[in-house]
Amino acid sequence: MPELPEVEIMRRYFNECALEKTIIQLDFLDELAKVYKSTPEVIEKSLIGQRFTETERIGKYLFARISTGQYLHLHFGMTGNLVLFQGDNLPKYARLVFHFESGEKLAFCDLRKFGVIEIVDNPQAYQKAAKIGDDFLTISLEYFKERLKKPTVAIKTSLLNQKLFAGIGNWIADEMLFEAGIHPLRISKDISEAELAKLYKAGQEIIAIAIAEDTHYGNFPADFFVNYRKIDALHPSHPNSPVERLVVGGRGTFIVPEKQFL
DNA sequence: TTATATGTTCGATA
DNA sequence: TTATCGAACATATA
Repeated sequence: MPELPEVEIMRRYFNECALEKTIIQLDFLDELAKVYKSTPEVIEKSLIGQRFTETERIGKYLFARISTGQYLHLHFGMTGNLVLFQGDNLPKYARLVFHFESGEKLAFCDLRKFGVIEIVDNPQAYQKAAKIGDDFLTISLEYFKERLKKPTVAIKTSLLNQKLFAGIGNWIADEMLFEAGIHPLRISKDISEAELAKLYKAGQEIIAIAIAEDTHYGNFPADFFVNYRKIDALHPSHPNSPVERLVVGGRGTFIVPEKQFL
């Protein structure tokens, strides 16, 4: 689920179900401890008896401020999500459960365990240390173009590089490139200013719409490419150009050959 | 059985 | 040193 819009929706969900509730217990359910980048001991010490006071998001990285001033950092990997529940309705793949004084429980679920749970000082320090670029929704066209000047790799690879700007994931990258009519393998520094402007604008619009629709793909505009991201699908604007699949930077990539070519 | 999945990291290589 | 490539991670489903 988790690209920028999905994480933003998750942030709002977290706000609704977790803010200002005292944490009384934590259940660590990931036997392999893959998702705990801070030890369970550190996480417990930082959270028990405390509450979350606000949240921040940089790209796909979510931060919840703890009443002590520290932050809980959550990353949802490929399959992470949050589920509020009561009683013993423990959701599948729960890896960490927060118990609140109210009796409610919040589960961080993550089938594939590519997610991250850790305690950090603050979002800005984390961003700097991890060399993460600014959130895509906050950057200017100038910043976007500047960041794409150096790389000699495929444009899609750069779009997915969180160090350039943060928040673009696999389906949004394909959506942007389709919208702008750019082949994903084109070298970023060879792409014209006009095309980059188109790409930037497409990204801003796609993300805004995805958030406005609560990331429910079914409610997206009918011409959104994400609904046609499969081999041989026919996008209404190109009924004679079946969707093709290639691999770029190790990620499955879908294009409409009539609109995106080298 | 093989391929794929909305992400990131790390070791090898150029 | 720096940039790039590709495998690896853990699990489910088609």
